[in-house]
Amino acid sequence: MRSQTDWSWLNLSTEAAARRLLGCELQRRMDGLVLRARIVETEAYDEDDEASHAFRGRTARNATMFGPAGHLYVYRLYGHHCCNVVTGPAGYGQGALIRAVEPLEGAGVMARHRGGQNKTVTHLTDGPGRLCQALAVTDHLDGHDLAGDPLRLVRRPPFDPSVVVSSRRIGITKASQELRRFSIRDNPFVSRR
DNA sequence: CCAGTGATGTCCT
DNA sequence: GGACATCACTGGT
Repeated sequence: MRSQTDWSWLNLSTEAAARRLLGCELQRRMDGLVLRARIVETEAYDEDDEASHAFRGRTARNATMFGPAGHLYVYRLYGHHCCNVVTGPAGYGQGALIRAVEPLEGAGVMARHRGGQNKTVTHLTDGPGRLCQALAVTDHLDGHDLAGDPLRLVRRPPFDPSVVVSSRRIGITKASQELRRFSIRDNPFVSRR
């Protein structure tokens, strides 16, 4: 079955797609409620990039990256989950790691997902593992078409290019000088690093 | 700063 | 199948 959403707006170069996702919204529906968050930090990865999971070709883990745009690639790292929005043409491994989001609705529930009741949560959604925790994204959503429930990606107007900063990616050793991280200037939910 | 973390990939029997 | 290294991270010092 084809996606009911037209994902052609994500059919861009890896960098352009990672930039375009800034400002777009993730809507998580669960337990009869909705969590909404705006993407404020991404990183570009593709199969020609030494730092990318896709660099050494398709495997069981990264297969989603080689599929069609608009699907979610979820993987585990150090016991945490991280997620990418798959971009570009199917057949070419490409995606944007979501590094930080800004809560729009349901921040209380996100905090509960993150830390439980009594604990004060300081870093709610800044960091790829943290936002997956906040939005209850686990590997059961790997390969999910973001057209619909339980997790939807909603296109939003782009930020003004003047507020988008590109910088070096975080936590990688290979190709670490590449400016493939994109974030919103002075946004408090962007990770401090 | 660094320990914990657990799946995955690679190379070897 | 098994041993070992690697790793797009987090949280508490």
